[in-house]
Amino acid sequence: MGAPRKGVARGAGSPRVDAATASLLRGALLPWFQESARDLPWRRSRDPYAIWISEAMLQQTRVGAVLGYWQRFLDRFPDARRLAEAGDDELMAAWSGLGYYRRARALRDAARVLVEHHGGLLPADPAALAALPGVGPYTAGAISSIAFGLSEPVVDGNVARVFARWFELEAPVGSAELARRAWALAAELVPPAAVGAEGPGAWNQALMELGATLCGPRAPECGPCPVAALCAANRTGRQTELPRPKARAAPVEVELELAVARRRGDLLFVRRPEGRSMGGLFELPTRELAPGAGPTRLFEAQWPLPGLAVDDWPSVGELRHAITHHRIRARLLAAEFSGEVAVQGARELLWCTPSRARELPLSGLAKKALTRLARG
DNA sequence: AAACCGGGGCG
DNA sequence: CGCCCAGGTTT
Repeated sequence: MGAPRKGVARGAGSPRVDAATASLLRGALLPWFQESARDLPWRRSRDPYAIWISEAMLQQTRVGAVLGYWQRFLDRFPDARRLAEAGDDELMAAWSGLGYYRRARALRDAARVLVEHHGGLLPADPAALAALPGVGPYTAGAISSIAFGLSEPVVDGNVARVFARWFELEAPVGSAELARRAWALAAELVPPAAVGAEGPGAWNQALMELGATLCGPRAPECGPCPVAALCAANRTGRQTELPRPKARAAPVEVELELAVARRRGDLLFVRRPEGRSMGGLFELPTRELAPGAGPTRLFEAQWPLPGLAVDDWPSVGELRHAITHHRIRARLLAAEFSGEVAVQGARELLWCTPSRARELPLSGLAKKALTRLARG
C-alpha cells in the first residue's frame, strides 16, 4: 500500500465523501463493531508496546496465526527495554513459525531506538512512529489511532477492499491507484479524536473487522452487513466483481513435444538440471516447438536427445498444463525400442516402469502425462 | 513500480 | 495449485 498523502491537494477524480455520508457510514459500522467484534487478546490491551507487537505480527499474517504468539512474546519481552537487549536466538525462538523474520529484527532495532530516543516508550506521532524500522504507513496509523486515539487513517488490504466496494473503485487490487484512493478516503472518514480516545481506533478496527469477516475477498456476505444499504457495489450487484483482480501478465503460450519412449514396458525419463527451475525433477524428454520469441526460459536446453527421432513418431495424445504464467500444450509422441537407445548429452537418463515412476520426483507435466498414458 | 520476503489456510 | 493475508523495505 502506498503512503498517505495528507494535505496534498486532490486532483479531479479523487474520491470525496460528504459529511452526511461519512456520518451515516460511522453510524452503521461502529455499533456493529461494538456488538460483534471478535474478542482478540490485543484488543483488551491499552499498552502501546503490546499493541505495536500485535501490529508487527499481523503484517501479512492472519489473525489465527498470531493468536498463538502474541502473549508468549510479551511474556518474554514485556517492554521495549527488555526487547532491545534480546539475543538473536531467543528473539528468533519467539518468532519461529510466524514467517517474515525480518520483522522480528526490525522490532528489536526499533526497540533500541525507543530506548535511546524516546525514553523506552512509543511516540504517539505517526511520523515519529514511521521513522522506526519495520513501521510503515499502515502500522504508524494503527498504533497512533488504536493506542493513542489520534485521528489517523489506516489502510490495509481489508480497508482497500471494503472501500473498493463501498465507493465502486475500479482500480485493481494491489495497484498504486487503489492505494492512493483508499488512503484519501480513509483520511476523510476517520473520525476526530474522541475524548475517550476510542473514536479513531475503533473506526479503523471496525473497517478491518468488516473486511476480515463479512466483506472478504470472495463471496462477501451482504445480508448481515450493516453497511449494505450504503454500499455502491451492493446496490449495483457488483460486490463480487470488486475490487477488480490484479492485472496479470498475459500467459506465455508454450508448445511442447514429449517423447514417450518405451522399451519392454519401461519409459524413458530424464532429470532436469539442478539449480534451475524444477531442478532435479524427472520428466519425459521434451522439446519446444517454434518458440515465438526465442526459447521459453522454463524449457530452454531441455531437449536435445539426438537419439530420439521424434519427427517420425506418431502422436498418441495431447495435454494442457499451466505453470505460473505459462500455458502449455504438449503433444505426446510415442515409439517402441528394443535395444539400447543412443542418447547424447550428459543429463541423467532413467528407464523405469510407469508405476514405479510414480515414486520419482516428477514434474507436474510428467505426472499428468503418466496419468494420461495410463488411461490409454 | 516491482521484487522480495515467507508460512499457512482455503477453495 | 493459486490466491490471500491487520505490509515494509529495497532496487
